[in-house]
Amino acid sequence: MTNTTSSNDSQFVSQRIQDCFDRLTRAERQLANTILDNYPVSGLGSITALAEASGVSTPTVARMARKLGFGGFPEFQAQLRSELQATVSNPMARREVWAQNAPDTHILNRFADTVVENLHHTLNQQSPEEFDAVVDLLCQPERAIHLLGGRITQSLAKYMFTHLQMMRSKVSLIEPNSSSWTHYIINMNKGDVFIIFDVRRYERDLQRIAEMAAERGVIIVLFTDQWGSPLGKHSQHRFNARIEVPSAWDSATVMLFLIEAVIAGVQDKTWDETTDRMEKLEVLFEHTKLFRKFI
Amino acid sequence: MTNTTSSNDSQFVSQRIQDCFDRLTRAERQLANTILDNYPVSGLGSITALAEASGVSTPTVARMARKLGFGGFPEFQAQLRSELQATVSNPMARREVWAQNAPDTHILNRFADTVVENLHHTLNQQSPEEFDAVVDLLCQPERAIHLLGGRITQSLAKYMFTHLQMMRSKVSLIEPNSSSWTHYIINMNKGDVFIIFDVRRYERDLQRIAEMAAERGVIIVLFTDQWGSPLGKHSQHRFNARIEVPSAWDSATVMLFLIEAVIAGVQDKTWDETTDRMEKLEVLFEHTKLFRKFI
DNA sequence: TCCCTTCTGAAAACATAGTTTCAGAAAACA
DNA sequence: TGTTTTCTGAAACTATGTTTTCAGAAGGGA
Repeated sequence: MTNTTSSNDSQFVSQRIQDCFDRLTRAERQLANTILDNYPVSGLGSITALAEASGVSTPTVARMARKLGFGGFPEFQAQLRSELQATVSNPMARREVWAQNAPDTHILNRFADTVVENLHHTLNQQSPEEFDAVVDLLCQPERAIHLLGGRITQSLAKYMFTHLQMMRSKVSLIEPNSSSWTHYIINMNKGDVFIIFDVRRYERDLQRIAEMAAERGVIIVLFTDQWGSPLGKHSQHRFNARIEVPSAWDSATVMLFLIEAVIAGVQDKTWDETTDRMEKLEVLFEHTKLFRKFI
Repeated sequence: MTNTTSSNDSQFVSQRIQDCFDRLTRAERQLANTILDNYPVSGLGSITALAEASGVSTPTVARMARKLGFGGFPEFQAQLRSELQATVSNPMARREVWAQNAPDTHILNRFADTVVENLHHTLNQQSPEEFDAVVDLLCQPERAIHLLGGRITQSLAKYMFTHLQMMRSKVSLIEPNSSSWTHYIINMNKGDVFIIFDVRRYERDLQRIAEMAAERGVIIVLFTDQWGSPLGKHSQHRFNARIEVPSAWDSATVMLFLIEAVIAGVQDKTWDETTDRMEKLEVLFEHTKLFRKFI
């Protein structure tokens, strides 16, 4: 029936899974992901153990083994073992390569190397106390939160806005057009939090609005790069993300990481209220039929 | 009976074998040597296979498993598997402390662990050929590029749009409001590239617009999660990013990584034109005095 | 909405793996 | 060499793993 996979012979199991991934069904994908999680060990136990670990039934496992072009589960497992033998006995394979099926000079690998290194440096430079302090600020419902980004970082501000908005009220995203900023400023109150994103090619206008906000007693949280935006002197809290990568542009990945970590922190700290809000949102989304519930 | 080996708990199998080697009988030594030859793979098959490979009987194998301090052969094998897991599974991503000045249970460290692991899995599942193919497509100036994201992923679409726009012409970002989509569709031509972002809680409307675009001969590139959006079947190219993190929400960090890698790939491939464009943009930004040059 | 197709897992059927028994073989000792 | 002890593997047996079947569930299409 599924003999369309005759060209699969002697391919890596991971490769095969990847190749057929979009022909797999829901339960099969769930299983595929479990197999790829700590590959290949998870596939070396019994079919029952694998089924349980992935939360599917044993027939599903057996079926997928056939779908991948094997005669049955034992054959699938034999292939895993022989792959392992090839990997373990080859000391070269122990080196850290991110995308194992690409040469290390491939942009994917070079990029991954740099980004992980950037993450390393960023976190070591970041004081957890300051992180916690910011999370704390954002948890206080009486403080309004305002977000603003620059030309490139506006998307990040938007992303953070989308999530904060799900968790609490009084969150606003300031539009990038600087001519309308004065209107936003007069709506800011003492004790409000103003989150600004500014990376190199620092934008002058941002500095101006930050100064005005600071004068009104607004607490400024700055997300910037390793060199530090000039408006650091107006800010109470700073995050410095490393952004240099092998490209003509800078990478926002580490900055997005910090944003998500902050969001996770806030969510963690206000678990009760946020889950409550989320459930309500869930119902709302259901109702508008815009979104379909995930299996 | 052979309970003299009670101190063996949680030792490596190879260690245990060496420890009691001189208490082993002839057939058992023969077996021991087979196990130690390409360790540990040889021990991961069936007891029968191992017996045959070492030229002894199955009872001998079972007996030795007990002699080494295990309850039986399956227990022996489980130990081998768990050793393997510790050895093979990426030592880098496992329990590394990212922010050294925070406890490893701090959300920053937990989050970093997971994201790096996600990056790992994502890259191993990603075929570099498909990556290159997408980069290739985006380099062809005659193809128009259209971008669209969902509720959460719109920011990512915007980010990619901002960068692609700097590099080439004919790039458009489709607004999130689905009522206006038909207007965008009629402007799409055969051979155009349509980049869609869709992660879990997959949005139905996206599927509809994708179908319509596919009918017009538009090439669809999909950024989705590890489970795969249902519109995968309409798309020619797919990126599956791992998005699960210790939070109530999913993480877009790995997806942003992929986006940036694609952007870097395009920029790399079209170096001459892009640098030319960038210089012109540079002059333009200078002129509007919106941006200040770095340092 | 209904119908049809596809997917899924419980349970039965089946196959293989693992253990125990036991008689013969090999070694150890006198 | 004879006696005793220990070792070994064929075979029977038991446990566990794997596949098949099938009915209900979920999803897609009209």
